[in-house]
Amino acid sequence: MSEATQLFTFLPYLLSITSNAVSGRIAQEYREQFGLSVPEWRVMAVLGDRGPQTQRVLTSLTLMDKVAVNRACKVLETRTLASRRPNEQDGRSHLLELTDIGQAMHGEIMPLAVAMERHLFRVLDTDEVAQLRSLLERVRDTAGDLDGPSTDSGNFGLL
Amino acid sequence: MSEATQLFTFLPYLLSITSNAVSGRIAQEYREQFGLSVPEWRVMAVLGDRGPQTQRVLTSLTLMDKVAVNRACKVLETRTLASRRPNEQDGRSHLLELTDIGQAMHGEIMPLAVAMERHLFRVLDTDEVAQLRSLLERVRDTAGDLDGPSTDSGNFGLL
DNA sequence: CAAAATTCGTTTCAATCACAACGAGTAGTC
DNA sequence: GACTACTCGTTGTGATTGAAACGAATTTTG
Repeated sequence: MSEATQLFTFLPYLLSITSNAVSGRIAQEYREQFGLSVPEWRVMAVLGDRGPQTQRVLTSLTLMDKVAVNRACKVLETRTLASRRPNEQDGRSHLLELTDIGQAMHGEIMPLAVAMERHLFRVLDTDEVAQLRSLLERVRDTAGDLDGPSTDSGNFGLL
Repeated sequence: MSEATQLFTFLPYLLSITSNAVSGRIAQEYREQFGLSVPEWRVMAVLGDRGPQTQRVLTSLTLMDKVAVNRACKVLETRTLASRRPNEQDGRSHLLELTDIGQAMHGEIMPLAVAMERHLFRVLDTDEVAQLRSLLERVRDTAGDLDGPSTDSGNFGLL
């Protein structure tokens, strides 16, 4: 019994539980306030922050799957939060940019995001937040980008 | 641009990325080594640690959905890693326990789990691991158990 | 003890997501 | 300029997930 392997004491487990709790709260808030999913919000955040981008760039900036990015973009487009403009340097891709409505929503979302972050981590003081950030970054780099963009599926064993 | 809202600097985002990277690595390892999914592994860990349990107890101990627990149990049963014994104190539920084969696998898995943990967090020294654990626990408690067991779905607005 | 409410486990269904396959466009090679 | 190889975006498909609905068993209430 109780071989010091209590599951709860597992750091990966604790990490997963904590992340799910935080992500769940945030997702719930975005959904209720703006009807946005997390992928959609992430795309909006990048577009508002960096200006018009291709889907390719968006996938590498959000570290999401390219399919997820594509669907998020379609939703944003149908909701007229973003629009597509042809990319003159490459006929395959389009440039996505926020519309005026999208800009306005972005202006409301970002303060909310900052407030959420402050609220969820309110038990930590400034130094502790910095510590946590540093620790997580190091672990992330060690664990490797396993959930990074899918680097265009397969196409490896061709030669 | 760059209103200090770089997405990457978002702690919830960093937390999510890091957790996914770690979980992904671990899930991959369990799948390759034992053909177990994460839910299945968690159930095994608890059963090996605490002895026979009902599904109800398993859901609260693993903080997973009761459906996920049920499915994991079914898989473990068909693979003859666990078996069901009638619960004499409550005719609705069964007691799940590891078979000899399940016990043996549990004996192999736990050392691997410990090794994985040590490997994934090898960039941190002992003090830093303790720090990280403490920080995560506090954040988890603050964010609330949003991913806790589904406390039996709805049945609220009945009166 | 009969009726109502609750709980455990299971099944069903709908939404979500990753992976593979595809067409259109581009770049490289000869 | 044709042939090949590659990239971007999209669509389709299969697997995973969670919420609701359900039957069976138990507890509670009158």
